[in-house]
Amino acid sequence: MSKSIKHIFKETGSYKVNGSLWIDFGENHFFGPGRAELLERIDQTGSINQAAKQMSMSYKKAWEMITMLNTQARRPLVILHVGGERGGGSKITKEAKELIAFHRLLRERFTAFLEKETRNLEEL
Amino acid sequence: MSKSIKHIFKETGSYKVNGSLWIDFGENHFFGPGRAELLERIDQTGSINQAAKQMSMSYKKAWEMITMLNTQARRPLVILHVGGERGGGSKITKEAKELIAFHRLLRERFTAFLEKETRNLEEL
DNA sequence: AACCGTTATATATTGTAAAATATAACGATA
DNA sequence: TATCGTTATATTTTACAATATATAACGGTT
Repeated sequence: MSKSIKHIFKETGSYKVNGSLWIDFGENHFFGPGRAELLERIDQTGSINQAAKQMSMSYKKAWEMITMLNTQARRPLVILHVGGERGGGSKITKEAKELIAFHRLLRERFTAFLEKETRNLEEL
Repeated sequence: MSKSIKHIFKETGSYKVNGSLWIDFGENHFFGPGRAELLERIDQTGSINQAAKQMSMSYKKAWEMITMLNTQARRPLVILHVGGERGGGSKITKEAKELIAFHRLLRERFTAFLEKETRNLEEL
């Protein structure tokens, strides 16, 4: 039987339940919002470089994230091309798109959870 | 219609949905696992100092957390005593205990959410 | 073979959060 | 009034992650 904790708060509506969510592989980060956005931007631009710039992220960091992703997944999520026309570029795989779609639904469920718990803060 | 993403993973059972959860007050952190544990240890020891030592946390950081808590809550969650017998000490209020209890139940629901989503990673 | 924009990688620099250190104030007790 | 362990607070130092910088390799195109 949990009671209301409204009386602990200063003003009603100012408090909210918040959180972050990701997928671990063993002890390491595997996938989360940052990597999802990076994959999406690589998909749009065809370039790790441009994707990183859009996110105000250093190329090095983006490259490391991609390397980790490709290492931790069964098969590569990003195919990297060095040299060639336009200097090269990168493409995300079908698996990457599936993972992004799954992740989007997971986030929606998480958002719903947070909203429900925020409502629960001031009720009961 | 979400399909399984099992085929993206290297080994089954190695991936899990993980996350962190807290309560915001406006733009600022208000309450989370760290502050909950700190309050509990202050309750047990009667001292911010000892509680901080138990958590391998600097006294300064613990004191700042307590100050934020007391500022952000309607009424103080910790009563601080300077000087006197045993040099002083601190006690948590009834409201603090209520908040700890509420937080415990919130964590349990969050843990259940994470476990459900982890199961969902490899099914469907 | 020169060019281009990309990927690949090492090294150096910086920014900032955490920790360490130091010191004072406090007030009941003896 | 001396003691004690706590709270209170400023300053210094350290650690480390993030960033910046630099350079090379690559391979289609022209």
